[in-house]
Amino acid sequence: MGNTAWIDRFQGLSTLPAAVKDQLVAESAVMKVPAGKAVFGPGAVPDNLLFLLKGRVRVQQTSESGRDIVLYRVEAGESCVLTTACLLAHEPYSAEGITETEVTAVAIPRGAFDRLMAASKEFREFVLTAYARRITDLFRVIDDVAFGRIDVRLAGRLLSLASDGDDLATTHSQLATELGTAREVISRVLNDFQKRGFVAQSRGKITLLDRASLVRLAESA
Amino acid sequence: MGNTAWIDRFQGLSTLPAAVKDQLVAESAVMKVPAGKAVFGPGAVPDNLLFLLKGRVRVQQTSESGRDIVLYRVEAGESCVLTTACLLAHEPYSAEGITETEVTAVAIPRGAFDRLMAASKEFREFVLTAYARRITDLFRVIDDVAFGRIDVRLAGRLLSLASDGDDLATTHSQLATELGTAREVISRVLNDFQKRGFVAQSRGKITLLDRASLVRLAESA
DNA sequence: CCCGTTCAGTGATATTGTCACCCAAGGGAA
DNA sequence: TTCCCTTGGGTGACAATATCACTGAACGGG
Repeated sequence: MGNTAWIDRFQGLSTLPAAVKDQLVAESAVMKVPAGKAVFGPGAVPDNLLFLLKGRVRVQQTSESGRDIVLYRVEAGESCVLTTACLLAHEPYSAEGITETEVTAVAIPRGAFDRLMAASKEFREFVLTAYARRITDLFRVIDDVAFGRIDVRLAGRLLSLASDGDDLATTHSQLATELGTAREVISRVLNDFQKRGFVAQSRGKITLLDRASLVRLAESA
Repeated sequence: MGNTAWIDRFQGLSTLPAAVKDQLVAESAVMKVPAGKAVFGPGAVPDNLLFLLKGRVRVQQTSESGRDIVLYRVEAGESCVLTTACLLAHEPYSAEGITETEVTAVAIPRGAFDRLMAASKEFREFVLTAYARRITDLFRVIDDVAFGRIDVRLAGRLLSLASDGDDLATTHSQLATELGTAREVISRVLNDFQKRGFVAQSRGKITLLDRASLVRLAESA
């Protein structure tokens, strides 16, 4: 069973009544998943709601043509609520979730989820708030893809992917998936960034040299 | 107060226990909105959950640059659940809902919504299912915008907008908003469609001449 | 060291978006 | 009616992205 204090690490859950917390802890199970595994997706429907204690999950969609785009990320302290809805609704869920790091998560089963929804106003608010955040994420993706310039978008991604340190180990293909574009496009824009002195590149690695310029570019939305 | 039977017109609500139905009816108010009005949006946050009895609401987003894209439509028998979440979460909600026809809706206030969520498993399922549908809608939009060809997308829109009859009264600009593209692009594609005999055009009006070809094009995703 | 795989570069071409205009159709006011 | 004035739509030139068809370089395992 393990940790009984994990609940308080979720913003919005700490105010749950003690009885509800106990119930939640009793019915949930802590699990570990290695990096690079699909935690859900077409053909791998979980029937648990996952709370991420540690690690990060990337949620992306694959189009019919085989190309991918990253929709959002679930970080530690967040919950992967969208799966819940699609799960309950038995909708064909075209997105998949992939662990980017080793992930520690608490799984609460469907029944417990429903009971919590019934019992606790705070839990309902937690869930709906989590939804709202995801949905605004999706709105942002739509806006970016429909109206954004790729150089601006790429600058933004580089900055957020390299939040710790100036190096990031990633390939042009992976960055193309981030933005839902083609590898060649990324290559060209990165070469442009390099010429302008914003970044340095080597195989599978990008180093940010001039964050300020990238920030300026990223904010010229 | 009016109709007490509206609940049964919502798939998923008809199985609600009688007591819950009564409560719902008692706390809700039927309202009418003329066509072309914004029912929610930045600066116009409702604190009701709306159930559409009649009419249609178009939900669209306006980018910083002023361009629009249609996200989805809420039809009679559906509920505009996404607003709820954003409403509860006090998230800045960048989308707006506009009535496309005269709309008759039932508004249930926030407090009643929350009580229903607590009281009824069926209601919870209704809400979460509605969410799931919207979210898959949004996923589809992202996929289309990121990877779809505009001629294909336009063919699809023409077909779905002209579901009753072969004429549709719309402008090139409106169609551009539908797909999140520019008016000139729509003009060119429509002229191409016209040359190929798929449609006929006059000012503010498009007539579908060859649905079969449009369907074929729309399905060559 | 060879070989297969992954990563990245590039030119040519197609598609889509942007800009700067144009003109025509319709509607209201005098 | 005539004059505007607004709205809808056409178009050419050009910019930004996407696609295709390659190329070779870098790395890893046998």
